Amino acid sequence: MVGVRARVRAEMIEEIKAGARAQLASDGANLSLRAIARDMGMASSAIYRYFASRDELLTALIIDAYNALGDAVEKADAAIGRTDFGGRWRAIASAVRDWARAKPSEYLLIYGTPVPGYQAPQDTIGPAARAVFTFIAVMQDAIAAGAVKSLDQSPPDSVAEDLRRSLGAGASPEAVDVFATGVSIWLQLFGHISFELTGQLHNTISDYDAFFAYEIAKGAQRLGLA
Amino acid sequence: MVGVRARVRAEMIEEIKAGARAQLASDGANLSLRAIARDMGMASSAIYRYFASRDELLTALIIDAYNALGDAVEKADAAIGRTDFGGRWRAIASAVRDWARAKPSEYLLIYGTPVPGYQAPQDTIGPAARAVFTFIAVMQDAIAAGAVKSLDQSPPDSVAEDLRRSLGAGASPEAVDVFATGVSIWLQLFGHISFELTGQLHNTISDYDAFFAYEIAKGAQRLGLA
DNA sequence: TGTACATCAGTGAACGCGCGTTCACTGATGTAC
DNA sequence: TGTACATCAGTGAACGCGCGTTCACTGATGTAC
Repeated sequence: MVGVRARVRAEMIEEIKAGARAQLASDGANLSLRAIARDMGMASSAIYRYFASRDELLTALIIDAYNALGDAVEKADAAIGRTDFGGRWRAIASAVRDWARAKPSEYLLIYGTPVPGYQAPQDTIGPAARAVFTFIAVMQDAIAAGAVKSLDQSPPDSVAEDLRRSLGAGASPEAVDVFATGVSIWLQLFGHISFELTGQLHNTISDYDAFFAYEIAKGAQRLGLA
Repeated sequence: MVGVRARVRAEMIEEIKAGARAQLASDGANLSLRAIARDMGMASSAIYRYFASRDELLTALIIDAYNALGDAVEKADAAIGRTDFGGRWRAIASAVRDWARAKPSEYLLIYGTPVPGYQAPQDTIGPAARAVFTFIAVMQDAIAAGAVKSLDQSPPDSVAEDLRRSLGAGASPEAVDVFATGVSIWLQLFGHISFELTGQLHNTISDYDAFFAYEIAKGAQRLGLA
């Protein structure tokens, strides 16, 4: 049985993180513990009952962000029929973009400029991998079903070797080709979202949604999906 | 005739910007005027003889960064035979990556998370466009020479319209197709570089150079270039 | 059930530091006659 | 060429603010007997 104290404690931690996220959204990654405490109407020293340092709070926010993105991506994928591989790719890519647009400051926290002086600890790498793992799983399923065939050229040996390590040693050359294209469209997805969020597409694109859908469709095309 | 005073003044401005760039590299975009003055062995108030505010210095750094990238890209392009369109694309893409790897903090200043509270003034947009304009020129030359033909699907109407605006009203549907693919590989290029700089390719790719060359070759392939 | 004690949350003052910007000032360098 | 004046670079103190973190403390909540 979880005591009242433990429950209140968990709520306080959530409240502090919510305040920190609000600050992230308005002032970027220059997180101020004192400002968070001020917004909560408590002494700045009280934060230290919940987080040992500013960096520890930052780590918690980063892990939360990766998990929020991971949740969104996994949920989007799960809603699509397992053999609709094109649909799964579209759902995943759109989930990444939708989440990034809904929480741009959190997206930039994990995919933007690294916070100066901050070194991400080991605990972030599991959550960080969730989104891309979901995408890799789609490709592996599609490969197993024989539903994909990359239209791109094959990678050179050194790259093929790297990619085979991620896929598992038994991966066929065709699987590696598909994966190479997958990495490529994954990079393009994040390049797209970063440019969109930071306003680099201004004066070039006006219909962002149509442009994004088109980019995603080209990704599916390159993977040889319907 | 430019007086001694004017020359010394220009040198001081350069020295301040050099100090600021050094700080950018070690501490990110949290630029401190006092720290720059300290490093130069002068009073912090002296900086105000050269820059009216911190933001003005930041703007100068941003413009310099765009221009440095623009210089590098234009120079790389100019070194290739005018009709070697694949070579020009490779030269431009490599120039962007090489510059970004040589000056990661300056790359992130212009393509990373926007500096909190900073609004870029109009003077940045000209320099900001130089790199992409060089790339667009290559595509236009290649289209005029009939040397490219996009392998990707055509864009939907709303996107085609946006793209035609960038190309000029007289652009043919084929030209728009090529341009659509060009935008796509341009986004992928920057996604690639950002992931490489922020360490997101760790544990997946080991031979970064080979991987990059392969990605670029696929871009050329999609444009229908040799 | 009641009491003694341990645990915990939160306070408020303090330490030691940083910052951008302003201002009155001193000297040196340039300009006009 | 020499002199009077204006311009400019740089100083150092000050203003008013911010920050992360520590520490001794007060009360309240939980636990053990």
